[in-house]
Amino acid sequence: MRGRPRKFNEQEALNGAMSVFWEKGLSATSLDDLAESMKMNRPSIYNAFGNKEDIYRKALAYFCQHLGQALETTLIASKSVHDDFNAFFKQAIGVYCGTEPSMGCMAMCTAPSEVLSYPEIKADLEQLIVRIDAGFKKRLVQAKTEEKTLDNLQPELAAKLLQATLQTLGLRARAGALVQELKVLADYAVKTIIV
Amino acid sequence: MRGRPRKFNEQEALNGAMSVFWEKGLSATSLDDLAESMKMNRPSIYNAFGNKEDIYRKALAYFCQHLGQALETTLIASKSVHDDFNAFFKQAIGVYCGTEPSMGCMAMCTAPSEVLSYPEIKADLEQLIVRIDAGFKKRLVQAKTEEKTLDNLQPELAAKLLQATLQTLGLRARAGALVQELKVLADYAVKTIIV
DNA sequence: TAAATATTGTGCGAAATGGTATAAAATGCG
DNA sequence: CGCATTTTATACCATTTCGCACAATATTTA
Repeated sequence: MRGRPRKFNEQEALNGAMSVFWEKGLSATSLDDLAESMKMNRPSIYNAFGNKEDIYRKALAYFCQHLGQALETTLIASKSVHDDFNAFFKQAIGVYCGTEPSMGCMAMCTAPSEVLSYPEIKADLEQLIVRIDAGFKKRLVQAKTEEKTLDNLQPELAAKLLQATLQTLGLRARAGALVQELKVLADYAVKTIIV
Repeated sequence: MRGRPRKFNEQEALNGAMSVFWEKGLSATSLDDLAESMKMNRPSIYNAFGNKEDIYRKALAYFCQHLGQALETTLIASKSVHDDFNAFFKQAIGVYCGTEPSMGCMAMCTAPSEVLSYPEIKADLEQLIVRIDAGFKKRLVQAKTEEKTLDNLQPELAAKLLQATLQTLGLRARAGALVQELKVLADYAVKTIIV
């Protein structure tokens, strides 16, 4: 392709955008914040990624990639549902508490406040929730066939409860909860919900 | 007290502030938005309630009053823990889905995104979480002494799981979930967590 | 009635914001 | 080489934003 070569790396730029948005949310993030964090100047950003809402949605999708991978790997890793969900939550806690201070879940902590002003972000959030429900349910259904002791388990509803667990981990981390507290909570959730 | 009498009603003004903040969050709400919704002009607002952050915190506290009342009434209303929590969640769903479109929980949907920029809001959110945990735990402890069948229940952790339920109701409502779906989820949560 | 006090409301101003026009720069292709 | 093309980077613009100064207004107290 001809033309002046791009100076930025798309992954790194998205990563930078994700960082600011994760910290400040959409509304509180200025284009100057983005320019600094993405190491690009404003016109280049606009040219490559669109307006602020577009960038946010792309950064959010980038954030959700990790989740998708975890659903397809960590959650299927072992023979035991309990072990798999424990590993999954442990991994999530690592992400949520991976900075100082902890920033929790980008999706559940920053998207909801914007949802009423940005219909597309609302759709993104709704799809994300549906996707997690579906991923969890799938693993639970599989468990019901393999492990015979889960007779009273309702995969559809239990999956939603497990997502509630994931969400509370994300919220509580951002509010300042300690890693240890979250791990104990996640363990108890798995033990209580998957029976 | 002498001087020109206030034209506004403090409750109504706070109610107006709560409405906009609930819809848009702190950062996306302008002082003009507030002026319109509180039916006051900007200097009067500033004089009576302080700056935008102050107003938000007061509106949030106002929102949380309802919760406090519910913790002290609805959650203690009957002899059955299950009935009380079911009633509590039903009431919460009513609040979360009481507008068109649903706005979910003001605290859990709008505060988290601001928390890293406003330490005092972070403290408010943390206190709120602690308060709900404590209120739920108290009811569970009481149930353990009254109803002899809850031997394996760990009140501290179960309370956190019930708050996770409350939080997911608030988030899912805002993302567009239907009332019926949320009620079914809440029922299943109570049934699964309090055993 | 007059002074003191508290609130209202118009309107200002400095700063920040989202977005873009425009020209320079860097590459590939003929 | 020279042209087409794409990206960069400076600079700018219109708008919005927060916060406040200031004068007008309404009430209580002396």
